[in-house]
Amino acid sequence: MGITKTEGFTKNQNKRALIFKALGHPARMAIIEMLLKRQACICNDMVEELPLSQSTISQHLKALKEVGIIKGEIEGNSICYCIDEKVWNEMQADFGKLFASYKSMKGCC
Amino acid sequence: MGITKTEGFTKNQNKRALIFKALGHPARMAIIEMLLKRQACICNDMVEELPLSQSTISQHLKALKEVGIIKGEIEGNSICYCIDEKVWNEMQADFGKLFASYKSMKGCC
DNA sequence: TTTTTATAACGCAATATTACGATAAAGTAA
DNA sequence: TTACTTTATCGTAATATTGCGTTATAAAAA
Repeated sequence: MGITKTEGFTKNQNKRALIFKALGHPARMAIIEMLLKRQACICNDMVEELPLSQSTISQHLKALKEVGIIKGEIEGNSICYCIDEKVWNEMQADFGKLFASYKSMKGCC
Repeated sequence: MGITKTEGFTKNQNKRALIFKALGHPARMAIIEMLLKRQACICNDMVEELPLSQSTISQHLKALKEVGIIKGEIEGNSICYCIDEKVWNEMQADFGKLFASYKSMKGCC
């Protein structure tokens, strides 16, 4: 099939999965890390730094935009991308909760 | 292609991407949440609770095992799965660092 | 022993993803 | 205006993923 079933899972499970999926590619992780590192937003710089073609990078940017993690703004000739603060903070809170909900279990596995 | 380029990215980027990818499916999120919720480990219960066939669930369990997030132990007839505490804690620390490295940027985007 | 139960593994069909070159669109510079 | 720069989109080829039925395997139960 190749198609992912979403029925039967909670909204939160589906949402989290979409976000994790968006982050689940080295190029997209690299983009995020670049945006985190540079205080200023970037754009074409990514094409020069990443080992991928311009069209491929554009695709990855689109994927990240679609789940809301990043946003872009036209700036003259080029486009300035950066992390969406609101979404980022929500992710941080949600994933923090997810990870923190683990309780150590001795005597099993 | 369909093949993911890993050269040119850091080891950490590739590792994080693999883990995020493993979490990037609603069924696998559901499995993780089940393991988090139940103090006890589970196994066949997943097949009964999830809207997927046994073989499909087995595949997802394998994917989670491969990145080390969960582990299984034979227990008589069935298999007991649970979260790998060490890996989970490492993930928590690493992702916590990642998210915390964001610095609010006013005046851009 | 035979049968049932619980899992994993195999193989397939359908769909998704990835990467790229080529092209389009839209601004900037000359 | 023309030429250049930057980005998005399209089309395509290769590969990956997903889901499932079917089949192995092994322990438990009958």
